[in-house]
Amino acid sequence: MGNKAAIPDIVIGRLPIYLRALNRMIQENREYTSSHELGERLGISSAQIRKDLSHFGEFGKQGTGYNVRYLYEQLRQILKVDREWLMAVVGIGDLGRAIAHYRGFQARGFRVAALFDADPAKVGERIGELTVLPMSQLVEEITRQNIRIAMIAVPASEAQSVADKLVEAGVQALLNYAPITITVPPGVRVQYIDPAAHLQHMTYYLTP
Amino acid sequence: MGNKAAIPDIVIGRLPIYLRALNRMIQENREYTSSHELGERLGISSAQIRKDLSHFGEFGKQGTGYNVRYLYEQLRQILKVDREWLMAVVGIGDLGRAIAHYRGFQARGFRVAALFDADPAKVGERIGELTVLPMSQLVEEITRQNIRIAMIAVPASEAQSVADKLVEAGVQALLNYAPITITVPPGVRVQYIDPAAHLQHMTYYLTP
DNA sequence: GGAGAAATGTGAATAGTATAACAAGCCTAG
DNA sequence: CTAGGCTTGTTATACTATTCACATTTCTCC
Ligand SMILES: NC(=O)c1ccc[n+]([C@@H]2O[C@H](COP(=O)([O-])OP(=O)(O)OC[C@H]3O[C@@H](n4cnc5c(N)ncnc54)[C@H](O)[C@@H]3O)[C@@H](O)[C@H]2O)c1
Ligand SMILES: NC(=O)c1ccc[n+]([C@@H]2O[C@H](COP(=O)([O-])OP(=O)(O)OC[C@H]3O[C@@H](n4cnc5c(N)ncnc54)[C@H](O)[C@@H]3O)[C@@H](O)[C@H]2O)c1
Repeated sequence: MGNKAAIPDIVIGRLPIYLRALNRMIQENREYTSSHELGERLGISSAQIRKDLSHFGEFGKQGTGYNVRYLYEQLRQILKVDREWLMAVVGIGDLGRAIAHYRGFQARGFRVAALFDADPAKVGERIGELTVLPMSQLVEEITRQNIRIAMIAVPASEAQSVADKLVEAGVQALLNYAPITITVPPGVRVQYIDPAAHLQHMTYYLTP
Repeated sequence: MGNKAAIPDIVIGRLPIYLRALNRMIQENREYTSSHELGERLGISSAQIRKDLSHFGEFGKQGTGYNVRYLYEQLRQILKVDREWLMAVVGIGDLGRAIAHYRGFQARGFRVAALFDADPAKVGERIGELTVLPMSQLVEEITRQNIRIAMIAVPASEAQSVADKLVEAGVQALLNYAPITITVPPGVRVQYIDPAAHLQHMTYYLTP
């Protein structure tokens, strides 16, 4: 765990998938698993799983495999989701609302803690325990709660300026649902969700 | 374009991103662009963009760059999104509803053409021009409209069985929003959308 | 208690990707 | 018309990722 830079980013990207599978195995009351079984479930070679995990330590036992719960906890620690991260959602349209309602983040280390929208008609609306706040309160509220992650669910034309505001407020990780690549200063992470891009990736392989 | 297998899948995965950027440039009335400019916008090296495109032909002109509209149309053809693909959505909860309402698919080659849910309380509900249908009508309706793409927005526990039904009905491409890896027969493509996985990828890099 | 089966972790070998670098072509300006 | 500055497509090089293969350990079962 010492030298972060030494671990390939692509390996980090697979850990959440392992975590997802392990979580499922816990629900199924499975006590032990193997790289082979995990690989089978995930469509990944067992060698890759062993190699990925070996970057962080020795979690398994020869002849036995991995203790599901132990490996789960180790990966949670590695990914730093053995705690709860607060998140802001900006843009409370159809998608932002679905995200705000979504109960699935909690079990994976996250909680939506603030909602923002530029539309005065939406400001003040209550969703679950939260009230939609105006953009003018963004910096204050994000600072107050020490929120470090935000999800962007505004139209593409607004995404860059919203990202700029969030970064200014101190947010360090952005999950952008708008179909546009945004630019952020070094030190800020961005990930993208673009279903249409995934669909287009698949249509390439479909016969006309 | 002859030998499909020769083009790396990772290259195909970047084409939608290029398309997205080109679309934006069209909106900005830009007539020409260069691999350098595109790379700048997307955070990708210009060499990579040139190399990716060179798999499919020679779209640019030395000294000038790429005609934005021409390259856009070429990529649309390559990805087969110069037409409209019909899609089904299964699971009309918060997320399924947002997807069904979403107007952004149209411009990128897709249209939601059928909605399904297992809950009798949701069946019959109208969303836009569509009525939510019961699962019992899935095969019939997908066959009737010759739908070949589906989006899965049911709970994780249901995703595999829903995928099985869809494949049985003839669907060849699945976009799965449920946080679980699903197994499909060869010839069927699957892509995943898992925001929590993206978030966990980013928290790894955040300081505690 | 020992044989055999199963599974890990890892170094070596293979495969795949990305970057660098440049010849060749195109455009503009004077 | 030509010089100079750009930009492509591509070949060569460097880098990264995946798979292979095996020594080693553990467990089970007779
Ligand atoms: N709905 C989907 O299923 C879906 C799917 C894929 C991608 N997306 C993308 O997600 C984003 C949101 O989609 P949607 O369907 O919810 O759109 P929407 O139009 O319903 O909602 C957008 C919301 O953002 C708010 N907004 C606009 N400008 C803002 C600004 N500058 N600051 C703060 N808030 C602002 C609007 O008031 C509105 O509430 C879009 O970029 C869309 O392309 C949506
Ligand atoms: N809402 C979000 O923002 C969000 C974000 C990420 C992932 N997801 C995932 O997307 C999926 C849907 O999320 P949601 O928030 O819309 O959940 P939801 O519970 O609101 O909706 C699920 C819908 O699926 C239907 N359904 C259940 N079993 C079914 C079956 N066997 N066949 C057909 N329909 C069935 C239910 O009737 C319900 O309408 C979940 O897997 C969730 O984890 C949602």
